[in-house]
Amino acid sequence: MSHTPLPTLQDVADLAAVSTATVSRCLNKSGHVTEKTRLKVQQAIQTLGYSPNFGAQALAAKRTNTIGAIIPTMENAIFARGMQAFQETLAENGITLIIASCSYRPELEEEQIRSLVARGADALLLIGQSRPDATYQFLARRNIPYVLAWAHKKNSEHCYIGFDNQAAAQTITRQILELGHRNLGVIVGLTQNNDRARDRITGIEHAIADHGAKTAPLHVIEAEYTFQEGAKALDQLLANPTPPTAVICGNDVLAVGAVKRAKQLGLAVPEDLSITGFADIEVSELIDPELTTVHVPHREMGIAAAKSLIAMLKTQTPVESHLLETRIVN
Amino acid sequence: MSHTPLPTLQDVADLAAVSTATVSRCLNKSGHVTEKTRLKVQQAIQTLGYSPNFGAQALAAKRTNTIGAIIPTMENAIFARGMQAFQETLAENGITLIIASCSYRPELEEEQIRSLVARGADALLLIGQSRPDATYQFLARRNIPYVLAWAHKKNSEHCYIGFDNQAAAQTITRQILELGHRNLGVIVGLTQNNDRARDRITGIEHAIADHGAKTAPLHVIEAEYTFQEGAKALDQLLANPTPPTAVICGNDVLAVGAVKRAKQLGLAVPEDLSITGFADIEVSELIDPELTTVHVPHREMGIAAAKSLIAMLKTQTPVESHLLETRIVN
DNA sequence: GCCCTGTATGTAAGCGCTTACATTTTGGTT
DNA sequence: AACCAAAATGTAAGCGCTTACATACAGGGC
Repeated sequence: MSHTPLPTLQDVADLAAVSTATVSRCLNKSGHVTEKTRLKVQQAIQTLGYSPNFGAQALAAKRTNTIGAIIPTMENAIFARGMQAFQETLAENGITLIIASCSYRPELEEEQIRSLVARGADALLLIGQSRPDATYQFLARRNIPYVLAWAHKKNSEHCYIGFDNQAAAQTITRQILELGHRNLGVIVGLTQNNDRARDRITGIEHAIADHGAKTAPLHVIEAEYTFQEGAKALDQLLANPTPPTAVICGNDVLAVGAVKRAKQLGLAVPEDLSITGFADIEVSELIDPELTTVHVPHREMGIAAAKSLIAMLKTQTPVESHLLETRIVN
Repeated sequence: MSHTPLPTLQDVADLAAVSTATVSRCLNKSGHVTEKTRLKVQQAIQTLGYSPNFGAQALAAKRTNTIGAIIPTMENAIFARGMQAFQETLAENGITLIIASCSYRPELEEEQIRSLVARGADALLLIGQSRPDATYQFLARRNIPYVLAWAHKKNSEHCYIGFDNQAAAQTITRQILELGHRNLGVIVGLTQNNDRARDRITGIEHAIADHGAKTAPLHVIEAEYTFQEGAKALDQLLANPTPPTAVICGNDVLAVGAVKRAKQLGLAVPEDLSITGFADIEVSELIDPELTTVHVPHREMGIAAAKSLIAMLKTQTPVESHLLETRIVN
C-alpha cells in the first residue's frame, strides 16, 4: 500500500516542460498542438503513469462522459443483450455506462434517476414511458437528455428507441386467429408499472376486434416474470370451464414456463394447445418445439439508443425517435 | 431546456443563513450540527431543489462512493443474480455500482479496470483470480481495494469472496462415480481465460483419482457458454467409440443444451445418460427432469462481496476471504 | 526587413465541494 | 458573575482540471 501521491497534470506539464493547458489539450484532442509537443507530452504521461483525476475533470468540464441506464431488472435476460450492445457502443465512444435496476418499482426508479444524475450522468436511458410528470420535469430542469427504450409512441415529445409493442402483439394474435383459434388466453407481466405489458394487451384486443370473428371472452392473467409464475398462470387458464386453445404470453419467460407446464399435464404443444412468446430471448430455443415468439432486435436497439444519446449530447438538441421492426419467428 | 444554473452549496448556505461548512456537515452526516440548524438547512435544500455536484464532491473528498465490477459477461444469467444482490447491498450503503463486462477477454478486462479506476471507482469487484501481476500492482499502487468473487483460494494474499470450484466439482463427480459410472465426459467453458473452469476440471480429476476405481480415459470438451455449444459438445462426446454414460458440465447453460440434445437423440436422461450442471441458475429448472446441479449461493455471495468492500473502504485494511458453501441439488 | 495574420503555447481564474483550523456559542461549575 | 471545556459554527485553503484570454512565434506578402 504505497502512498506516493498520484501524478497530476501539473507533474506531466513540468516533466514535458510545457503548460498545463497544453497537456490538457493533448488529452482532449482539441487540436492546436504540434506533433512535436504532443509526443513530448505523451512521453511524460507514459513515464509518470499519469491518468486524469475523474472528479477534477468532471468539475472543470461540467461533464462526466457517463451515461446512466435504469432497467426494471437485471435478473432475467430480457434486457441483458440490449444493454450489452448499448454498453459496447458507448465504450467505443469513450463513454462509461452505469446501470441501475429498479425491480419494476416506480418510486425506486425515481430515486435511481436522481441518484444517477447526482453522480454526474450526462444522459439517461429509461425503459418505457409511464412515469410521473415530475420526473420528466426534473430531467428537463437539469437539462439531461434521455431516450425511452423498449417502446415506441408516435408524435411524442419524448425520444423513443424501440418497437411497437401493441402492433407486434396484434400481429401475432392475428396469426393465431387465422389458424382458427377462437378461445384465447393471455399471460402477461404485471401491468401496473409496465406500459409495455399494457400495450401488448391492447394489441391483442385490437387484433380480436379487427378480425371480427366471434370469440370467447378473453382471459388475461398477470404474473411475475418467472417460469414458475408462467406455469401457475397456465394452470389458472386451464381451470376455466372453457379453457383456451391458444395462449398468448407477454414474454418468453412466462411462455416457456407455460409450455413446460403444458407438457407436464400431457398436452402436446402446439397440437393440443398453442402457446406464443414475446421477446425472443435465448431460453425460447430451449424448449421443444421451439417457441413461436416475437423477435425483438435487442442489439440493434441498444446500439441505436447509444447513438441517439451521443448525438443529443453532442448537438444539445433532441433527436428523432427510432422505430425498430419486430418479426415473428417459428 | 431551461438554463437556470443549478443551485450550489453556497446558495443553500446563504438561504439557510449558515456557512457552507455547516451545510456540508449536514449532507455528510458527520455530526456536530444542532437539530435546529439541520432543519433549517434541510428546508433550504428542499426549496432550492439542491443536489450536490458529483465532480466537486469527488475532487474535494477524494472519493466517489462508487464501486466498480467487471464481469465476464452480462448476456447470460450466470452473474446476474449475484450482481443484483451486490448492487442492492451497495445501494443501501449509499454506494453506486458501475458494471462493465469484458467478454472473457483478459486484455479488455485490464482496460476496463483502468477505465473504472480512472472514473473514480473507490474499489473493485473482479471475477476469479488469474490476471497479470501488472494489474494487481496497478491496483496496489493506486491503493484500490478489491475482492475476487466466484472463486476461493486458501492462504492467498487476495481477498476471495466465493466458493471452492474444485471441491464442488469433486463432490458432484464423486457422486456420479458412486452411482457406478466409469466412463465420464466433461463439457466446460473455455478454460483459457477462466480459472473457475480449470478448477472444476481439476476437481473432477481429483475425484476420479481418489475414488480409485478403474475408469475410462476422461474426455473433456471446451465450449462457449451457449445452449448450442453445449449441444454440439455432447455430439462430440457421443461420437466417441466408447461414449460416456455420464456427462459432467461446467455450468448449467452447457448442461441444459446437452440435455436438450440428448433428448432429441432419443436418449432418456438420466436413465440412458446422466448429465449434471453447475451453478444452479434459473434455466436448470426448465428442463425435465430438473437438472442435477451445484447450487451456488449467488445472492449471498453478492452481499458478502459488498460488505467486504465497504469494510475495506472504511477501515483501509484488508479483509478476510469468505468461503461460501455450495451444495448439490436434485 | 516590416507588418500582418494565423497558429501554438502560456497564464490564471474558476468549477463546487470538503475539511483543518480558528472562532464563537453554550451551558455547567465555582 | 466569572470561568472554562465542549460543542457548534465559520473561514478559507485547496482538490486537479478546463478554458477564455493573453502572449509568443512563425511565415507570407509587400
